[in-house]
Formats: sequence, C-alpha cells, structure tokens
Amino acid sequence: MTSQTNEQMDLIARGTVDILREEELLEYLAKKKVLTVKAGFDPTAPDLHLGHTVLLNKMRHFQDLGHEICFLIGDFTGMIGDPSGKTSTRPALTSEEVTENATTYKEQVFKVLDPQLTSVRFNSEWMNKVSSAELVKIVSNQTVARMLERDDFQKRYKQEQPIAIHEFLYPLIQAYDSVALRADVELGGTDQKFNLLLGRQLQQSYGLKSQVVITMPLLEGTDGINKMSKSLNNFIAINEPAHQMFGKIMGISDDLMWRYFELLSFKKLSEVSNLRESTLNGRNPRDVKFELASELVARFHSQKQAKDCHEAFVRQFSKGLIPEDVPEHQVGSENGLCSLVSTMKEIGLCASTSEARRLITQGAVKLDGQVVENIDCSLIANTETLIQAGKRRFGRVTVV
RNA sequence: GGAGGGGUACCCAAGCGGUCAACGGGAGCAGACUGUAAAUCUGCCGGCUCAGCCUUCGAAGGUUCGAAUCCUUCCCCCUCCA
Repeated sequence: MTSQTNEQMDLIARGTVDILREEELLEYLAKKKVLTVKAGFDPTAPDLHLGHTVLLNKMRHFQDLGHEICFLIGDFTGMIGDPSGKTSTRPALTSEEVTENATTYKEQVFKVLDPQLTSVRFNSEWMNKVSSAELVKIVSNQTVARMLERDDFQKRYKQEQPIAIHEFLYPLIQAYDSVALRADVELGGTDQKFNLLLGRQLQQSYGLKSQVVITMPLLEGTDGINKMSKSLNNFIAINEPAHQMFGKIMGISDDLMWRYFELLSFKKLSEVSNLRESTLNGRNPRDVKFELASELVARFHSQKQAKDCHEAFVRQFSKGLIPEDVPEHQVGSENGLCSLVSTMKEIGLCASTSEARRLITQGAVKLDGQVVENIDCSLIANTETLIQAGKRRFGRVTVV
C-alpha cells in the first residue's frame, strides 16, 4: 500500500463511526478509482443545521480527493409522505415545493461542497419509472422480521407507537437508489446504518458490487444530550443570522465544545488537542470557544462578520453594555400612554402579556436601565424608551 | 371479525363527580452565582382589560347545582386472538 493511499484513508476515516468494509475502500483507493459517492437528503426540511454539515464535511473530503459526489434529494419519498416517527401524517409535498426546497438546499450545501464536483439528483428520476411489479421485486428482498430489527422501528414498536406499512418502503427505496446510481460509497449518519447496509444487499441481488458504507456520528444539539434536530429546538441552522449563530455556539457547554471541534472544525486534530491542553493549563475555555464560534461564523457568513460578532459579544456580555443594533419600534397609544405589558407583547419581546407580567414580577425588565417595579406602568408618548427583558431581549420603543 | 388497554398542557405522566388551570418529572423562561459554560439554589411556567374573569384534559352531544372524572355516539393508537 502506498503512503498516498494511507494519507487518503486517514482523511476519509477522520470522525467516522463505521467504514464497511474498510478493505474494499482501500482497494478502490489503491486502484485510484474515481468513486461515485452518494448521500441522500430528505426534501422536507430544507433548513440545514450544523448536524447536517458533519456529513457534508465528509463529502467535501471525498471531493478534495477528486471523487464524484452525488447529492441525492429524496423527492419521491418526500412526495409519498414522511416516514420519521411521530408525525405520521405529514402532508405530502407537491413537486413545486420539492423544487423550491431543492433550490434552498443547494444554496446552503454549496457553502461546504464544491458545486463543480457535485451532481444533484432526485430519486423521482428513476422511481417514477419503476413499475408495480418491479416494486414488488424490490420489496421482496426484505423480511418483516429484519425490518423490525431496525433500531427506530423497534423502539417505536416497543413503545406502542404506530408504524405505517409504507414506512417499510423507505429503506428499500433508498437501497434501490444505490442500485440506480451504481454508488460505490454511501455516506450517512449512524441512524442510517441499517438503510445503508440494505443498499449493499440490494445491489448484490441486482448483480452489482456492493457499496462501501460510511457512517458519521450524529452531532449532539446545543443541549449536549439529544441529537441536533429542529423539532427538539437544539439546533444551529447554517443560515441563521451571524450573531445568533455566534451566541448559540458560545452557549454550548465546555464538554460539547470539544465534540464540535472534532466534528465541525476544519482545524487539524493536532491543533485541537493543543487547544485542549491550553485550557488544562489555565486558559479560559470561553476564549477557545470564541475560536470555534468565529471559525463557523466565518464559514457560513464571512470573516468580517465573525469579527463583528466577537466584538459585539464581548461588548454585550463581558462588559454588560447595550448592544449596538437594538431594533426600534413604534406603538400606538391611548391618551398618550401605552401600558408596558402590552407594548412588550406588541414588539415581540414576549409572547403574551401574561409573560410580560411574569417577567416584570421577577425583576427581569428594565426601562432605560432601571428595573421596573410597578407592573401597571405605562410608557409616555413621544419619548424613546429602551426596554430590556432578561439578558438578551432588547427593544427601543417610541409611543406615538 | 373477537377480547382487552389507552388518548390529559411543549414532552413524559398523575388525577377518575366539587378543594383542578389540573400532583410529579423533563424541557423552557427569569433571578442569584458565573465565563450568556456546566453545576447549584430560588421563582415562574394557558390567556386576558389580572385580588377578578375567560378557554383547556381526542371530538361532538347528554346527565348533574357542578364533569378531565358518569352516559351516548364518533375519531385515533396499542396488545392478544382470528
């Protein structure tokens, strides 16, 4: 084996959970074969978050080594409906919606991937042409018992949650995609392992060489416990405003920070371990977290914004000053007055007047820096007032 | 098709005629402490014109002075049998 092959292997293996089977991959690399690397995405959730980028980063690695990436959008599966779990009746997407989502996808994905080396495909291309007879053939490759082995099915089954029949089709269709694309490698999260392996099996029964399966760990969300997902609201979207992204990253725990370094940063592993050592030697972990936040904001926004965010953060939280970009609002008045609680609700500082009352009662609300004591206080017309609710919610209001 | 179990607030989960806006836990929010970290402590955690009122316990009706709790019909989920 050449040293070049080893180098490539090291890059590919970084951060992975499984490579099945490794020797097949090594053989490909040794032969300098240009590989078709497939990774599938669901068209229902066009807002990518950092969790998705773990996989995208890995795809990027393959591109850097000169392989062809097939970014597969599961529009066919999306049009039947959603398979994953609790909301068993998500409305099926129309083809317009799928097209729109696909556009959104591409915009985001190419912040990581090289568009020149990426082919975007849709599985409706071939699935729309598959006959019922063919579908039966595909499906007959798998047994119910094996289907129920799949982790999430098993869990749901045990927890007495519904599993619709068509959900069984998803892994099989995904596997068939690998047949249609003649994929050499398929990437996915560890939760996809079953589906990916099914791809191997199905390719074999179609007389093709089985794909190499590579799984990536699922990134924990900002809570540090559950996997990052929109529904758990512990995600950091890649298209969210720079300062928000920066803030969310600063809010993660120190332990989680290292995990993020490992899976999201482009820094070399040796650099990361140096950073880690520096905190053990007394460096404030917050400052290391600044580096992580800056790197990611720079990647998805710009270097300049990363710098601005850093400065704004220090200003607001380390020095306790008012942020520079406080949104300004105007609200209507009655007899030249407007009650504070309704103002807060109106300008979106809180969801209801009840919440506003609670915040005031708890001493969390300040007007021009003064803690509000009186729950019934009102704002006077024609004067600009700075309202602060908690540490992070600000608004300037003029009653007119 | 038969038998049984179940649907309670963001999630889990008590309650089974009045004292229930509904125990408890988780999540979340706020305050204290900090590094907007973690941990910890405290408070809040349906809405409103807020010492009062209004709308919630799968849906719709009904019984009752009074229902999340009882009855009827309907919808949905699960288990076992066929």
